[in-house]
Amino acid sequence: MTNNKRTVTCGQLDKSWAGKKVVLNGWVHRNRDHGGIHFLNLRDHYGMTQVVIDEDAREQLKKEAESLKIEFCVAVEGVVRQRPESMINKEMKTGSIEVKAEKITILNSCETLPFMIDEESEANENLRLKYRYLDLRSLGMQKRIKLRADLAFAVREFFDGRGFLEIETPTLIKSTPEGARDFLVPSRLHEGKFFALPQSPQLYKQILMVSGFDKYFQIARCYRDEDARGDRQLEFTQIDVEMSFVTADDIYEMTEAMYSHIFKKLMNIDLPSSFERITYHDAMNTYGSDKPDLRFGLQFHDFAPFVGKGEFSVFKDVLSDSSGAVKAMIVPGAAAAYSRKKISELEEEAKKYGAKGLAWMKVTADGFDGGISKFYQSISTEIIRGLGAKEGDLILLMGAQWKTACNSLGAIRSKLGRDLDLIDESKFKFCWIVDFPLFDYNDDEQCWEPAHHMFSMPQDRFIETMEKNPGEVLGDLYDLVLNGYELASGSIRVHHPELQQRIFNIVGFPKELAEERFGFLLDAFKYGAPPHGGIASGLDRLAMILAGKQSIREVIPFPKNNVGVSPMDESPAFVDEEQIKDLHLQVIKSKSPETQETK
RNA sequence: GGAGGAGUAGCGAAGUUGGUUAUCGCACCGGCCUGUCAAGCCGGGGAUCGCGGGUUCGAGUCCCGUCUCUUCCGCCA
Repeated sequence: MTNNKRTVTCGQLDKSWAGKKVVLNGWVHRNRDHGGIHFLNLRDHYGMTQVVIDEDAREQLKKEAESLKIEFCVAVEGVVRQRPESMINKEMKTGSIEVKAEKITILNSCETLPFMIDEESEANENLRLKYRYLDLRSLGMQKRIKLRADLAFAVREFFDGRGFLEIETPTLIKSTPEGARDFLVPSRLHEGKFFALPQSPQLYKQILMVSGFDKYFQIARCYRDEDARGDRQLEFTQIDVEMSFVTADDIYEMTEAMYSHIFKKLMNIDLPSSFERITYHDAMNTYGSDKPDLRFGLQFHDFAPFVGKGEFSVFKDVLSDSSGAVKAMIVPGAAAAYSRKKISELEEEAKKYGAKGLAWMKVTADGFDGGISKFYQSISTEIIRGLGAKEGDLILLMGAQWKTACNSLGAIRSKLGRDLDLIDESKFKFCWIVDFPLFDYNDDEQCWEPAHHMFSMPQDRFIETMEKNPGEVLGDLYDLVLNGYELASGSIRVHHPELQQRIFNIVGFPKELAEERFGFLLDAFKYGAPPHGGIASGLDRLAMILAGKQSIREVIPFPKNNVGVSPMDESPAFVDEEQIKDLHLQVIKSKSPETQETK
């Protein structure tokens, strides 16, 4: 057995090894039997090496080589030799050499594979997840998981260099009313009581600031019991940071430096020394999103100045309400390519976000054509000049409540960015979204609610009078956006019990409930809590973007699928009656037992 | 919870207005082949066409129901 142990990996051999005897361990990636001569591609984590069984090999060796199938795990003993010039494979890192086999040992055989292990497997995702151990063998997954590990290392390196401490916080905590639904863990020792899994280490990191740790970070697992998407799932990893005695500017500087370090180290890309800052209002107003993709234009224009001069009564009605808005987007040169049918596809996209319709006009040599052009023909010159449109452009117009108009036109902007191929995939465009409103009005419940969470500080100028008009209060909170993804989010926190109480009052959060749920934090603030603030970045999303993927499942070794199931181990699963009893629980089945058992 | 799309061999796909024995590539099995690198050539096995019902002389194809997957909306401070 000992002489089967590898002396080199499949990724390290080159010409300098010619003539040396080596042992390789790895998997049979490809198997090309030419009768007289036989080639194997042997693969391990480090790369791929071609093994040759020559025509002059012993019969026994030839037989062994013939018996090998894809993904057999083998040991190959042989001699490295340089390939003749004409047989060098420039696509392969080890393409200048090959190993002439002298002995092949099958370490383990492999059944017929459920799918081929390729860099880009075409198998459907649930099958890949069921056989994740095979999927992870692919070169692509190997690279991405390594990228993720390198990323985590770069993060620790950065924070260590700046004097931050990585401090762990518990994962069995108290359920606190934050944004998402909690995962609950029943307590065996305390009947009827539950732990929750953290949605983030939020409260603990603030407590750590009260405790004087000054600069904290943690690569923390977080849990939210909500429906999954391409860029989010039940459990995810956050780069969590909190600092004492800081302002928002300190957080910006630190975060920009962290991303610069990461991008330089992993991608050899120099990021700008500071990132553009866009207010929430401007982001919504010009891009229709609080996470705009700045890799392409298609900014919105205000169409309101033209509404009064035209004849389109729908827009006049919209503007008669003070919260109404009419936004315009110029799509350069798209008039010819966008038929009624294609425009109605855009309209469908907008309707998902609450728009009632989508108006449009095409710019011609002498005015407008199609759509609602007859209502604005008389002032076409003024509009074209005002919006900076050109002949052949398509003008899309959206009239609705301001937020609906922005959101729905923003959805169209995103779709056009993809459809018209406006996005330069090699670019990384960061921006800060700042000046978020602290409170949102909930029309259904007729009350104010926190736009982010209840622990964010209002900006100074609003503090004194914030009860008068909560809707106008801007918070000291910020998001970091990269290429249309929300990458990080944070705020300067409230650290005075009185101010915290006023915020609870505005959002109608009962004092008793606050005491019960996070009284410990409010108590902590009574003992000389320092001003503090922080930010949390999504590590999975960052890894996904760096890997150029659309789904975080491509950078998580063992993810749940879209319906919150792990196809490999089939979790979640039923448990024994006994376990449920121990936890003082009873399962109330909403479906018939057969239905539950089969799925 | 809602809307769209999909389900055909281990995997990825084709299958026309309903018409013989359901096709192709990869994988698998057997054979040939001395330089391939996604090797090539010849042959073979493997499919209750998601499931249930209906229309029809005849259904992968049309109709109804149902299940699963998938993208999006809601949700995700």
